[in-house]
Amino acid sequence: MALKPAKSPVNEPALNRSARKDLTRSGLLQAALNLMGQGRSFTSLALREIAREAGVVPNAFYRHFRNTDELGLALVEEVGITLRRLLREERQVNISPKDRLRRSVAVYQEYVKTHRLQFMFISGERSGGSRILRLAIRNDVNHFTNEMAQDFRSLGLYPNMSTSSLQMMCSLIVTTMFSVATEILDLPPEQPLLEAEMQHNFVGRVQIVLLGASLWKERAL
Amino acid sequence: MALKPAKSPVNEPALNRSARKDLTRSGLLQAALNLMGQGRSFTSLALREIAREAGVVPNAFYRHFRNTDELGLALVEEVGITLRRLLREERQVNISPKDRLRRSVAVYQEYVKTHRLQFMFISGERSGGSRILRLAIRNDVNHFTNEMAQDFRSLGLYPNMSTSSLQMMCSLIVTTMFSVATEILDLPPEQPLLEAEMQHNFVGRVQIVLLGASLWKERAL
DNA sequence: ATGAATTGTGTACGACTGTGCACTGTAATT
DNA sequence: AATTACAGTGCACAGTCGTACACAATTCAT
Repeated sequence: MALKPAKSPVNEPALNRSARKDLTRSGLLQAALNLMGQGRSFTSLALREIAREAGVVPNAFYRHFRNTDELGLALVEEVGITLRRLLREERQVNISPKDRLRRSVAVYQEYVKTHRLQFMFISGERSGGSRILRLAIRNDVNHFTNEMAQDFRSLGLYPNMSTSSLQMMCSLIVTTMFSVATEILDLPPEQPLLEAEMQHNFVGRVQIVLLGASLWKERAL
Repeated sequence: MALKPAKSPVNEPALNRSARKDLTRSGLLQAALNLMGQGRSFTSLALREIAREAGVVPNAFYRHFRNTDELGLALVEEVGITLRRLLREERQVNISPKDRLRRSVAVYQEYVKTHRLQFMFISGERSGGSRILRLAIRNDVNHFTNEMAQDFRSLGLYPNMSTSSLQMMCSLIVTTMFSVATEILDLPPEQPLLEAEMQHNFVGRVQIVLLGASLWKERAL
């Protein structure tokens, strides 16, 4: 029997051990996302499936995560980073307030399509699946909401708005964002007409929220 | 060996055959809901589990549904009826516009707690689980939104509002409703303080939407 | 009264699952 | 150079799953 020159998947020549480990670890994460891309929901994924998709024996899974829930938590963390990046991209665009919203919406729509699998994951598990995962996601979403409020403040967009209005406004916007995300994800691909309509509708909804919040005072109506 | 007087689960004396069938059918539906009440998500329920919980042999399941997805669709139908009833209850309350919202929110909150399991089901599967189920639920939710818009019209609440504003307003409200539902469901039971705070917050968010929509015009801002 | 239809049962099978244990080969440490 | 740490393997096992098939009991239609 011939000597195998290297044992590892492909000949990654010089690599740290911990680097290798991180590599298969992210292989597992990506495998889970891929399976979701094929129409499966994260909750229904089996440990063995994920390992198989990652090209690794089932037991190797345990070297990285105790169970699928823990892998899910790692995914949540990844998504958190993605979301933070989205905010940062929005933030640094210096643009007239008039076009700002329309532009933000367009950027968001593109962002969802680029990070399709990640958005599938949070959308799907945000209120389904395991309790631990659900709470972790809600936590991330709350952070996102707060950062958005903070951004509104530091950009001086609605200087007269009370903090509670601002908070409510942002949570309305975020809820709408995720609602739109699931709509985008279920859209048959390459339907520019529907997509444009959805975008227009999205803009309208956010405008309503912005307008309402800027006029709303505690005990109004 | 003694003669068994009756074969059936409990001595339900005189019953139609189809009535009996409907009885175990709804037994299966209820079993699925019960399992969800124990923290499981519908997607992860197995046919055998449901049958077991319903006190019936696995194969009996097939006399009622081809698979778990089909049972899910039946549940969606049930929920649709529940939602329609909610609207009807709201509708016939004749009350000053001032207190109307606060009252509606309170009724809703109570409704979610009463139909806890059903709301768990739709919340969880609305954007997770199987595609068929997801689309069926979205369909129901759209109906609900449209009926709500229709109600606003026939109650003459926002007579000057354009149809598109009305539609967007209602979809914002519905989105908020479901968002709140999941918050209620994950709330530790018997926390009047948190509950009251949530209710207040809910009222505020809807006020913002109502206010914004009543002022919003196409191409505003 | 008799035969058909239908609801639920019992048994069985192959496929898949999570996980324990002993193992191997390589990278890191000594 | 010798030893240790450890990511990944292979095998095994008990448990669960969906479902096929023949069958039992009872209600319905004739």
